[in-house]
Amino acid sequence: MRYEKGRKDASRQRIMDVATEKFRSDGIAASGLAGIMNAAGLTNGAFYPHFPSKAALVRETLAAALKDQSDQTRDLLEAGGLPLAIDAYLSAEHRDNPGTGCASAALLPEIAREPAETREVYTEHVLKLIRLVAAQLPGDASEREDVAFGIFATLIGALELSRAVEGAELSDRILVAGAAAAKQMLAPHQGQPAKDKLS
Amino acid sequence: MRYEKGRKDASRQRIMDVATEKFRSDGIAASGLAGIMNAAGLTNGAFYPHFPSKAALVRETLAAALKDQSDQTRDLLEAGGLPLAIDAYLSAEHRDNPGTGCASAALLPEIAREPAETREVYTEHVLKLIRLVAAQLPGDASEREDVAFGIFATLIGALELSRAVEGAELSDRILVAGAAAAKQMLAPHQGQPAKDKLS
DNA sequence: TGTACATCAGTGAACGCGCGTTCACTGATGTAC
DNA sequence: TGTACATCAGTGAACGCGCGTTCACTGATGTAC
Repeated sequence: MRYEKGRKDASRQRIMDVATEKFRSDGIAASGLAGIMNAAGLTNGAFYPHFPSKAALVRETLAAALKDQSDQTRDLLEAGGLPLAIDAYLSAEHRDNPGTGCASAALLPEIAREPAETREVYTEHVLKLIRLVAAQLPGDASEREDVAFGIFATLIGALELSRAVEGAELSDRILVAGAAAAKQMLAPHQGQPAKDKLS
Repeated sequence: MRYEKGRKDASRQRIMDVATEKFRSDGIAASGLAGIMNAAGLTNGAFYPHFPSKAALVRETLAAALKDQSDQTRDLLEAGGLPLAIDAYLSAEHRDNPGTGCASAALLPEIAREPAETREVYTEHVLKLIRLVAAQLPGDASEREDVAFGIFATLIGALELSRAVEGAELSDRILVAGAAAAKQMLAPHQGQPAKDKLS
């Protein structure tokens, strides 16, 4: 072979790394293959020995980003449970770095427009994340997953809103309001945990 | 003038109507001006007597879609309060028709990548919607708006998730779970309204 | 009332550019003898 | 151990196409006289 062993794997990994970040910061449709390959230190044509199409790259990067998010979430849950995970998700740091953050918050409407094959990959991986969150909740399996969906929806919506609005103050406020709303779902049968505890 | 009076206004309105729908169903970046103009029954070049740029069209359509949403929401709130508005938002009908639905759920990540001018327009209009929701809630003004942000975030996230996942059953379930989560925020100091009412 | 003319919404081709994908080619390597 | 050769990751130009935008032009209308 022309290049040393392991070089192809390394190139492929560089393409993946660049793409997972670029898709999340700029969007899928707005990220061109030429730009991705250039950032990976390669030329246009070198893409196709690695991936059969852009759609395939999208599928693989989506899976990789969600797997990463599951791993990080597992660590956060072990360290401080759902309250910590919620605060980390709705942090200014996460808001200001979409490229390394939640693929769902960065790409959901675009994912919804992708072909079924891509959405299947997304569904499979997002369910793992939901189950990770659900495991922290009380109630039976189905009930817990429903609450986990509610929490995740709130986090995604709040992060997206905080990124879209103009004005740092308002953006910060949305993060705080979103975290409060999400935490309120943690013990739904007992009312609000903080402040006037009993009605 | 070459064409009868009022024709320009009618053409402009047709461009706006087509664009507000197309942006929401296909995304902003993925919607070309040629396609929009063609659907409006005009040719490429006729765009520029109406709008100075695509960015200007995006701004105007965003404002129009959000104004529309405010009007519809006002009607729903008058008819059945927040519970009705929540059910309408997280309905299968809304999920399956993004082109005529919530611009936030269809476009938020894309809006976040738009220039400040566009995000200002978005912010201004989304605040009106938030205040409409906040007016239905208990507490002081700032507290109510925070809860309204929490509710809206939950609705947006749940609708986006329901559109992105593969599988009708799962998608329906997300809508129901999102509605339950949102409704739980309506009377936050009193615990969950339905089922085991007292802890 | 009749005619000449200015107006300007809309036409349609073209601008330069980037898109995803294809393809003939290169050349350092690992392998076979 | 030394040499010939097959391999194939990567190159870089080209494919057809659609993008946002520009522009010379058209021609039915409203207006001015």
